[in-house]
Amino acid sequence: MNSPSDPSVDDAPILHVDLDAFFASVEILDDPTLRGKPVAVGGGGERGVVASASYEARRFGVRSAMPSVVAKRRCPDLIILPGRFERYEVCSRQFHDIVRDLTPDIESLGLDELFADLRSLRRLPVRPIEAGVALRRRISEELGLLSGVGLGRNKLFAKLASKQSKPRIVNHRLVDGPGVVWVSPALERQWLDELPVRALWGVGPATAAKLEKLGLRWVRDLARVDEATLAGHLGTAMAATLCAYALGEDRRSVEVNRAVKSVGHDQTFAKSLTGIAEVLEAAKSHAGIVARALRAEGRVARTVTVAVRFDDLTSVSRSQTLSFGVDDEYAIVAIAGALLQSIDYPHAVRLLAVHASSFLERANNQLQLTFGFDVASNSARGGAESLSRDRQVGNEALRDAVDEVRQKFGSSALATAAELSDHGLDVATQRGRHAFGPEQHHEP
DNA sequence: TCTGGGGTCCTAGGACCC
DNA sequence: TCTGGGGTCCTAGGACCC
Repeated sequence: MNSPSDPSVDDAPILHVDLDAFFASVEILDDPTLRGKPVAVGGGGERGVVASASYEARRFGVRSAMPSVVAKRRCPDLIILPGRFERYEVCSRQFHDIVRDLTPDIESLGLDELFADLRSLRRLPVRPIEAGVALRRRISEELGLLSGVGLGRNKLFAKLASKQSKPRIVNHRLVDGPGVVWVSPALERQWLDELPVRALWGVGPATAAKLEKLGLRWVRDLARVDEATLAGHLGTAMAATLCAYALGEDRRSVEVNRAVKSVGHDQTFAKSLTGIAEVLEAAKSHAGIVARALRAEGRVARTVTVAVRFDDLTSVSRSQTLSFGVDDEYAIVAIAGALLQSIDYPHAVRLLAVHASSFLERANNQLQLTFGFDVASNSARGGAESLSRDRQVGNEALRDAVDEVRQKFGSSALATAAELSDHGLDVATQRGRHAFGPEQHHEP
């Protein structure tokens, strides 16, 4: 009964599931005329990239993160679709629900993959491989989507296994994968020995290049290297992580309730922005998107960060941490505007980002909740005076914060400071009043 | 071939406090 | 008067993941 190919939960406690070509597969599911055709989801313009490619497209060498122009060149018949993320989120929730029927101990990694910790099922008649097979069947029957399952002693092996479970392209042909793969403890060393360092979590192009220079191309090379030496090149954290992985050790647990730590919005423009006025104008809609995301999460943020990428692909960022949290677009645009004005613009701007982080519980936030309060509506509810005073404190705090930004970044910020009034703080103080009603305030 | 948008984590330096 | 060292927070940048 307990043959090597039928591990117990203790031998294979961690499960990883990954949906195949998720976005592209959903598009094909919803439009069967796409079946059998090369399909990609992503940005179709000159600056777009592929987010997901069907296996039919992969046969032509199309991959995720590839610029769309390159993908089109490799596969002239490629159908590039813009993506319908609300739809993908619905599918993703259904996918999560199916896995949750097995165990609630899951950690999501994006919409289309997750880890599950099977250890709470120890006392039940659950066999991990059977569970994996059953998951794939349900995902296929109920969602119409294909997936791969990996099982192992830890996250490292579970993830490596699920990659191995997938279909592959060999000589431009699609070859089926096994669907469910388990890395047995007896085979762990052999698995690692055959992998390039790039296959490890956390090793991207930059780290792989550094390792290559050190003559470390394979995981088996890493297993023999001195951690302190490696730390000199990669930093202590990365060195410790990679040395552990190379020995098959991975202490990361499946984190069930991970809270979001930042929200933001990045946009690459089809045509780069020139001049601070265009940048500030764009920042308004960014701020609105970030503010809505914050309120959707029920959070307020103390730190506002802006980043721009220029046409020469260099980037700069500025951030400011406030003594209070914000979640409305007028406060965010005021801070973001001041930060953006502190930046020199030697080139046109191809990307603008606005992010919010350092979250605070709403209940612990003193000032922001009354910022931009509508005095007229409030007077009908009583308590007008104290609320009105709170609002002013909020405005003053914000004004101080903006002043602080201006003072911190010398003359280049001062030269255009007048413009800020038009685009930033005045917008915040004047228009804010009309935008938010009393329901914004006095939340528990 | 020339690089999106959503995030996470790490590092290094400086400020500040004890 | 000049000085150490640790801890924490903030900032800017970089790498990575999906």
